[in-house]
Amino acid sequence: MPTLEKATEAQTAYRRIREAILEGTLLPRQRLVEKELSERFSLGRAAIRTALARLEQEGLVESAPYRGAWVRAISLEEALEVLEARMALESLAARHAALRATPEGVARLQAILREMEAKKAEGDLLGMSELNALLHRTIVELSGHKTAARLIEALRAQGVRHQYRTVLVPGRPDRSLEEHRRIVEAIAKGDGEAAAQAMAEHLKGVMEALKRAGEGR
Amino acid sequence: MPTLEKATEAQTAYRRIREAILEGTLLPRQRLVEKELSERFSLGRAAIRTALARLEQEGLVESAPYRGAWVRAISLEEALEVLEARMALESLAARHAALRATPEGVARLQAILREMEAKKAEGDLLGMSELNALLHRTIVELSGHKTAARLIEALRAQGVRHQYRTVLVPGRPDRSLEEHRRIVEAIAKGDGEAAAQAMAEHLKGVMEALKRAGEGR
DNA sequence: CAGGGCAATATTGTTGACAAAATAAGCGAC
DNA sequence: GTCGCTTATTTTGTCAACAATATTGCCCTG
Repeated sequence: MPTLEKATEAQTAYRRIREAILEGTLLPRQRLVEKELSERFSLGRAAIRTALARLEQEGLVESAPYRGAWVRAISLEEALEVLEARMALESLAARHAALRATPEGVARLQAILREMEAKKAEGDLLGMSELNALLHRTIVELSGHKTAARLIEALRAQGVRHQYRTVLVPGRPDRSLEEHRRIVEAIAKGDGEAAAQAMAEHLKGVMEALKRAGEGR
Repeated sequence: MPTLEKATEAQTAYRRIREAILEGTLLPRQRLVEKELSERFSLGRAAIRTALARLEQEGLVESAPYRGAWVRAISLEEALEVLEARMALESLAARHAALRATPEGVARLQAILREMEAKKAEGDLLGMSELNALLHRTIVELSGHKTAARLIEALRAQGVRHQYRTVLVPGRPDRSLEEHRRIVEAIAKGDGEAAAQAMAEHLKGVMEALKRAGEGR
């Protein structure tokens, strides 16, 4: 999977289909017909095939024998499960980040935080939620915990279609920003326990917001 | 993947290769040549190929373009990471199990516990560690948390080659049994927090034992 | 016109052959 | 004997054809 040299077709297929699912070009429940994808991306059917197997293992796709594959649709309940699992793993990552982070790493986190504040001032909600994701990814990266990182990345991908909604919950951006501040602060202090706790609180907040947003429609 | 009707070749390939890795027929670092596996299992190369892609996504196999696949070897450090991630996720599962478990479920756990005590009395260490795994799996099942269940299953598979060693650490079986008792007790009482805590303590204990066993050789 | 079976179509699963790349073997120079 | 190069061999990646299964549309019966 480490692939900077010369991407094999299956690898690019994996990346492109994954992107398409994450950005919403391919919608939940949508059928993923091998021939169609093959033509759309100008890749062989075999490549598409193994990419789909990977994506299924990752939880982004479902399939049944002789009936093809489709984008996995995640119910509200499942989205909450995913967030709960993320809570467990990202708390772990935050703890490690607090214990390992270098001054440069902390500076990166603080810079992202400042940008988030700026976006919020502009009322750019989409920009905020992108920076949100970036902050989380950076914390995981600083943690150096590769095992957690892999799992978290898969979970985040599964949740994207639900999560963007939480930003629309009244008062959520403010609270979210405050929660992120506490996380970064704890990491800056090197206080692992506080960082883990703050991360858990934050994701609990996201879960609450999602419940409210989910009921709302 | 739900497949009781008529397994496709890729599915059986996935299962059989996975089993072979878990039971040690295929050893860490061992090359997984497609043609060989194809002949050994009497399955098409395409099936082997997609199975390997799945197993790589799961973390049991590694591969590089045009250089094939091999059984992923997990270092001591990585094994500890895996246990840490399991700690996070299985604590979550234990909490849910405590809140959801029916009397029947609790009875199942207690029965497993009694069998473990029996095996210990016989000095059957291998039997103990199998029951150990069964107890953990049962707790996860009772939790009803499918998301956590999938991740935990993958993590457990990654760790098997290391974990069997911990049973050999002096005094470990006794302590382990006591830790398991506390977990089951908390679940029986319906005390989610205590169950999560007990599970975390238990896996911390496993990590300690593994560190000691790892240094020992 | 509703429902049930039957043929036509679409799609996936499987097989084999070929191309591309990496690995191993052989050879020569020093 | 060893290093470096060139040439086989092995192995993976890709492609196209065929088989197996599911799905759809159609006709027929009542």
